[in-house]
Amino acid sequence: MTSTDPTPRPAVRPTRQRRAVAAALAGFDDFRSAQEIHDLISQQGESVGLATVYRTLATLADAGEVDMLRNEDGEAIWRSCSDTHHHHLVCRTCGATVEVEGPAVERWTSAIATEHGYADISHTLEIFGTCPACR
Amino acid sequence: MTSTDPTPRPAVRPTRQRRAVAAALAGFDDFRSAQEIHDLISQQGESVGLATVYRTLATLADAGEVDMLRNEDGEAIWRSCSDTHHHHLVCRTCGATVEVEGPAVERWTSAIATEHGYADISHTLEIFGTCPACR
DNA sequence: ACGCTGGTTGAGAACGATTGTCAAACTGGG
DNA sequence: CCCAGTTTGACAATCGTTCTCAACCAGCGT
Ligand SMILES: [Zn+2]
Ligand SMILES: [Zn+2]
Ligand SMILES: [Zn+2]
Ligand SMILES: [Zn+2]
Repeated sequence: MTSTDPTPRPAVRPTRQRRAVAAALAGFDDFRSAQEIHDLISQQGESVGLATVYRTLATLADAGEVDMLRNEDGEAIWRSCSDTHHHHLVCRTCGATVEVEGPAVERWTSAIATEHGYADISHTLEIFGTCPACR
Repeated sequence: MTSTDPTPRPAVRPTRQRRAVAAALAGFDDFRSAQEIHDLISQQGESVGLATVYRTLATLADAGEVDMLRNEDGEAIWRSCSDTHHHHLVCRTCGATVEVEGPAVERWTSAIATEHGYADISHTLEIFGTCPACR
C-alpha cells in the first residue's frame, strides 16, 4: 500500500522564473497566449524559457490562480482572475475581458444535467464579441 | 459594381467524397475528431483524403449542418446536429450527447454583452458530465 | 458525345502550438 | 556545506490542421 502519506507536499518552490511569470500576469488584464506572455517577460528584462512559461501557467491554472480558455482557433489563452466561479465576455479583436456571473445560468446547467441523469457536472461558457473601443 | 447577382451560386458540387463524409456523419451521434471520421470513412470502404475531410467538415460547419466544438485538449470535434441554435450536454466518458436549448441563456448572454457595449456577439456553452450509463 | 472552365481532390510539405527529453543548475533542509 | 529532489532550458518531437499545386472531375454549352 502506498496510502501512508497524509500530506503529499506540493513542493512548489519560489523561483526567479515563477516570479517573472507572476509579474507578467499582473501586467495585463486581458487573455493572452503563452507566447505573448513569454514575450512580455522578455520585454520586462527577464529571461524565462518558453517551456517553463507553459509549465508555470499550467500549474497556476489548476491551482485556480489563473483562468485558461481557448480562443476560436483553439489556442490556449491565460489571464489572472478572481477566485470565484465566473465566465468571460471577451473582445474578439483586442482581447479586452469582462468577468461575468450568472447565477441563473449556473442553476440552469445543473438542472439540465440532473434532468438527463448526468452527474459530476462541469461547464464552459464564454461570450465573444467586439468591444466598444474596437467597433 | 459587382452587386448584380442575386444568387451568389454556392457552387458546392455533389462529389463522392462529400457523400462519403455525409454518410459517415450519419453513422454516429456523438462528437468525433476529423481523424476519427476519416478512419470511419475508411472502414466504410471509401477512400477520402484527410485534407478533404477537413475541408468538407469546415464547409458543413459554416453551412450550419454540423456542429464543431473543442474538447478540453483544444481539438476540434464534429457531429451532425439539428439546424436550430442549441448547446450540448456531453458525457465525459463515452461521448453520449444531448442537445439542449436555453432561451433564457441566449437572452442573458446578449443582455450581458450589450450591457457592456460589446457587439457582434457569439458564445460557446457546453456542459460536461457523466451519463447514466457510465455511472 | 466532346471539350472547356473552374471547382475539387490528394499526397505530402509546411505550420504552429504544445509537450517531451535530459543533463545542468538550483533550492531547502540537515 | 552536502545531498536529494526540483526546476530549468535548449532543442527535438508530437500532432492537429492548413497549404501547395498538379491531376481530376462536374456542369454546361456545342
Ligand atoms: Zn476569469
Ligand atoms: Zn458557470
Ligand atoms: Zn449540436
Ligand atoms: Zn446559445
